[in-house]
Amino acid sequence: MGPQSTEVETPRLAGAKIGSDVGLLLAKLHATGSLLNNKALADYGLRERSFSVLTLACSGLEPTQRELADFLSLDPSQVVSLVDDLEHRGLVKRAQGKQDRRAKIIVSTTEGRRIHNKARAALEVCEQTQLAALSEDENAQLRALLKKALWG
Amino acid sequence: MGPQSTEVETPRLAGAKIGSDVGLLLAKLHATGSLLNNKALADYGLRERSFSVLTLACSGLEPTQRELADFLSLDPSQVVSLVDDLEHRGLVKRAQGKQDRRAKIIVSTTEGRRIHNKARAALEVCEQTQLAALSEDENAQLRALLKKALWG
DNA sequence: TACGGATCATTGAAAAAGTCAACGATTGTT
DNA sequence: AACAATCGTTGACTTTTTCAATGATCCGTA
Repeated sequence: MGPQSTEVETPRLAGAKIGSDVGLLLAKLHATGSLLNNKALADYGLRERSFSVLTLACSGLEPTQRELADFLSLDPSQVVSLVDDLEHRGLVKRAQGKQDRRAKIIVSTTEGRRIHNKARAALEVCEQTQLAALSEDENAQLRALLKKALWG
Repeated sequence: MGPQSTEVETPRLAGAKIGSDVGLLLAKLHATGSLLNNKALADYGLRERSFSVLTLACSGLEPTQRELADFLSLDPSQVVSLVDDLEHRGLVKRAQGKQDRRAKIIVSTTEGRRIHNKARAALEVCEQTQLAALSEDENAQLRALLKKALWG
């Protein structure tokens, strides 16, 4: 990731046609966001991805690792590492799949939920910082548009 | 990058609270978008990043490598590689900075502009595919919100 | 029921990308 | 003139990504 602080002023290059390229806008917002998020999550020994896994483990949806990989756009082997880490730290457990014994279901422990709550609060502040330029309505709009773009 | 095709149906996990997490939404849309974009750009020997550099080189803004690094959220050393590659292929040239002789200004060649036009057309199709679920208005809205979030 | 092909989690190795400190050249400041 | 700071570049190092192979299990079909 590039070394820039929270950029406030519009850079000279934003005027270029590419300044409206959705791919670039997503990449840039994602990059700056990740930086902030990971910094905030470091206090809890988490990163964006492990936080996502932990969140889904806490969701009650009982996701399998395959579902996590698909949903988070990760290679299955990356999920193994993430879950390994969370499991070693006692935040998450692997349970046997109910219909499918090949699958492993990831569920949170009590401690996992405790950490998750704290981390989530920290991330909310973070997100608010990142989208500070947007009003409450615009914030909701952005979320809705992203979701719609992803899955109709 | 995870191995998923153009996902059409809403996954089961999207219902979780994290399904509205801006960080995750950005990551996912960026991931699927990159996959499509890089696939489309491969025909021209480009990737998302080299395309971005080429675009800015074609913009007439005469960006320095430092500006490229900042704008694209890249490490300066990564910009060196990208420009090296484009330069070796004759799509771009390094020119001496006008006020600052340390800086190198990146400008496109005729061939660079030719390739860029073709690639840009391919990317537009790509982008339209990715945001197919959005109306024309929503598409513009998304762009505007992303820009506003980034630089007010 | 048994076979065959597919899918799941896991491992390990190889390739790619990211990070970082140091360098010469140049700039701006004191 | 001296000094600290910045630009592009290099090279080393770490992290991340990618991919093929494996054992266990599932599913469809003969």
